[in-house]
Amino acid sequence: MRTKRFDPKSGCAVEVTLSVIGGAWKPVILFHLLEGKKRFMELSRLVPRATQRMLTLQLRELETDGVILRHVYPQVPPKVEYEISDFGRTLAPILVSLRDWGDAYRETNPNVPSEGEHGDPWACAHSG
Amino acid sequence: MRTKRFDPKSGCAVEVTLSVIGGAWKPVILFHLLEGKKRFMELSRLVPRATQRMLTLQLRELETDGVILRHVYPQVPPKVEYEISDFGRTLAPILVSLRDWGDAYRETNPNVPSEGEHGDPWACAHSG
DNA sequence: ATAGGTACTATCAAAAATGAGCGTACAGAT
DNA sequence: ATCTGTACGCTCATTTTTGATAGTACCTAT
Repeated sequence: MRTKRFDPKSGCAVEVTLSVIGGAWKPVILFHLLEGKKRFMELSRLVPRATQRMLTLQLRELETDGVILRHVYPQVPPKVEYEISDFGRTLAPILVSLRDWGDAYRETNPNVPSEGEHGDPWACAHSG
Repeated sequence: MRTKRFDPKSGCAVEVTLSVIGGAWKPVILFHLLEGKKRFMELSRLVPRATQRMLTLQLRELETDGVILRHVYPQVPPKVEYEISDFGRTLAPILVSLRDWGDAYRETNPNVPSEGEHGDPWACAHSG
């Protein structure tokens, strides 16, 4: 019983990719994971404007899509680490070009809000 | 009164780009327009599974985002041509890499529907 | 007089995505 | 004994997006 993510309207390959990275928080998550493994609470603090529910959902989808790995340590209190997979790393150049284009777009289009307008300077990723 | 497209949750630059190309039919439209100007009905026939309403909406958004140009000929019956702008052309490499990644993803993930499953072989774009 | 083509608009409805807030098990610290 | 922290799951509500359907103005062809 697949969600709509896998019933792309146009049947277009671009949509397949977008169904993988197109979630509201997925790009942010992925950029953070590109820097290294993170625990759940760690991500939650890095992306404070995402509810934990959303974080969970997006991480689950990223996991079933094979772009991240989930390591569960059988401890109490629980410990779960998220890591980007090798396959997930192939998304890196795409994410970067999407980010760069978005930046360029903001320069030409002044009415597009910039990062940090919601008080979250770590919203996505930096150019450096 | 901006739609949500410009209130990206994470404030992330990637989301800005996705708000421009992320519509259900925008990638398909853009691939077709990369091949040349098209009239409205022409597009409607090229993307038959999109309702005309959707086509109109998506074209309007693409226009206000500056990635396509709309030429209205003061005739009756009306004639309107859509053309990709120079700025819109800067999206081409991104669209191509999104498509290629989606194709690769489909190879590794067999339960992802392929193009043409809805009887629309021209759904998005071809590799050649 | 009727029908067909063009590029839409308008209205209503459904589906999909996201948000808010609470609950949970258990260990360690106080 | 109480409190805090972890990594969620569950339910309800709202926002956002998409679809279905019908209608419009005007010209040409039949």
